[in-house]
Amino acid sequence: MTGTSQKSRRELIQRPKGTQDLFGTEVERWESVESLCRLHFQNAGYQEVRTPVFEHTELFERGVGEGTDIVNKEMYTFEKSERRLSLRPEGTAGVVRAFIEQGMARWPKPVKLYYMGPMFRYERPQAGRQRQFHQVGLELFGLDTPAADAEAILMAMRLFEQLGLPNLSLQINNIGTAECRERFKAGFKALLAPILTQLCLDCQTRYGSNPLRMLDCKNPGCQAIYAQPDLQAFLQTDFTSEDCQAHFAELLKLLDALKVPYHRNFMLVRGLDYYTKTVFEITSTNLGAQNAVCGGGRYNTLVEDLGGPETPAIGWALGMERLMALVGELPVKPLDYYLVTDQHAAAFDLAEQLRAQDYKVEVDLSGKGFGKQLERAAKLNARQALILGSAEVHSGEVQLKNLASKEQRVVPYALLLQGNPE
RNA sequence: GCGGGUGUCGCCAAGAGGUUAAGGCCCCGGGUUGUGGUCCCGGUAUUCGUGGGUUCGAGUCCCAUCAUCCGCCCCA
Repeated sequence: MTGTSQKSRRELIQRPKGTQDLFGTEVERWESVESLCRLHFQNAGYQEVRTPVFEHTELFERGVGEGTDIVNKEMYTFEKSERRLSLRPEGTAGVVRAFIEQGMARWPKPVKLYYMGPMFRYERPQAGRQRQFHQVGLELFGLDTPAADAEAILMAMRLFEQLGLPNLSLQINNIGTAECRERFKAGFKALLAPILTQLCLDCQTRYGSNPLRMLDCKNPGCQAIYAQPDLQAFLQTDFTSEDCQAHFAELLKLLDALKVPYHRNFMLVRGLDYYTKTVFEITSTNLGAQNAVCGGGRYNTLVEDLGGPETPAIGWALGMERLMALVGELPVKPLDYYLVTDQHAAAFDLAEQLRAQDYKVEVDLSGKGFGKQLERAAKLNARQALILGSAEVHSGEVQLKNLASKEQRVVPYALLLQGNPE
C-alpha cells in the first residue's frame, strides 16, 4: 500500500464532523429510553408519525422562518433534478406538512402525534450540540385550550421525572399573537430608542429586524440595560391581549394544581418564527452551555401558513443527546446462558427454545476447546454455561454450570425448558 | 464564521533534543485439544494526527494544516 492511499484511507474512515457512532451499552441505554418514551406517549393516546429525513427546502423556509439562523446558515441543502431539498433541521415543519397532506385535519380533534429521529444542522459542534443530532417530539393539533398546553408540558415533565433527571427547571412565558408582538415592539423600541447606541452591535441590528430576540442577548452590558426597572416594568406588564393573558393564566393555574413547578421567564423568547402565546423551555444546570433539554410552544398559525386549514397546535422537542447526558445508569439485560458446545445442530435448537422463553442466550461458534469456550462465557458475564457435547446429546441432557459458584449438574433438556432450574 | 485547550498502539498513558518509543488494560496464541474468570509464558506502534522546517541528531523546538474538545453565535 502506498503512502497516499494510506492517507486517503485514513480520511475515509474518519466520520464527518459533528456526527457520532453509537454502539455497545450506549445503544442499549438509548433503546431503553426510546421505548420508555414510546410507552409514555402511547399510554396518553399519542401516535407515532414517521416523516422523511429531507423535505423541500421551501417547507423549512416558510415553516421555520426565513429570518432564522436555522434556515439562513444551518441547513444542509442539495439539488436534484431542479428541486431544492434540505435535510430536516427540526421536526415540526415535516409533521405539519404530513398533517396537511394526509388529511389529518379531518381526523377527530385533537390529533396527537409524536416522532423521533435524526435532525441536521450545520453548526460548530460543542457540548450538547452536534451536526446530526436526535430529537423526540410531540405535537398536539386542533385545540387552543389551556388544557392542551398543560397536557403537552405535563407530558414532558412527567417523562423527565420518570427518567429521574436532575436539576430541571421549567421556564415558561407568553409571547402572545403576532398583533400582540407588534404592539410590544412599538413600545419596546420607543423605550430603547434614546439609548440604542449603548447596546451591542448585534442588538442594534436586531432592533430593526427582530426586537424580541434582543432579550436573549448574552452581552452583560445589554443584559444590564434590559434588567433596568423601567424596562422590566414594561416587559412584565404583559403586552399581550386579554385573550392571551387569560389563556396563560389558566395554564399556570393548571400547572399549580398539578404541582408542576415553573419559572415565569419574561426574557424567554424562542428562535423559531412560528411560536404564538405559550412558549417554554426545560433546562438543567447539569448540562453545558447548551442547557435546554426540551423546548417548545404553541404555534397557532403555522398549519395555515403552510397551506392547511386554520388549526391551532402546540408541541415540543427534546434533544436525545442532551437527555442521555442527564440519564443515569440503566440496567442492561444480562446474558442468561452461554452454550459451550461442539454439537451445533443440537445447540442451536436448544438456544432457540430458550430464547422463545425470553432468555438471553449465546451459542459458541468458535469450534475451540471447551476450556476456551468457558473462558469466553466468563468474559461475557454469563450467569450460567450450558455444556452440550456428544455425550449430552446422546443422553438428552445438558451440563448446567453456574459460573459464579462453579456448581455444575446434569439436567435433562425437558427440565431445563420447563423452568429455570437454578 | 470567530476564540481557547488537546493530539504517542483499540483504550489509559510515560517520555522535558541524543543509543533499538516505558508501563497498564483490552485483544490474540500457548501452558491446559470436555471445564472458565486467578496464575505463568509469548505476541501485537520501523513510529509519535499530517506536511514542511531548524539541527550532526526531533515524539520532544518552529511553521502550516487536519481532527477533536470547550466557548461565542444560535438552538434540542
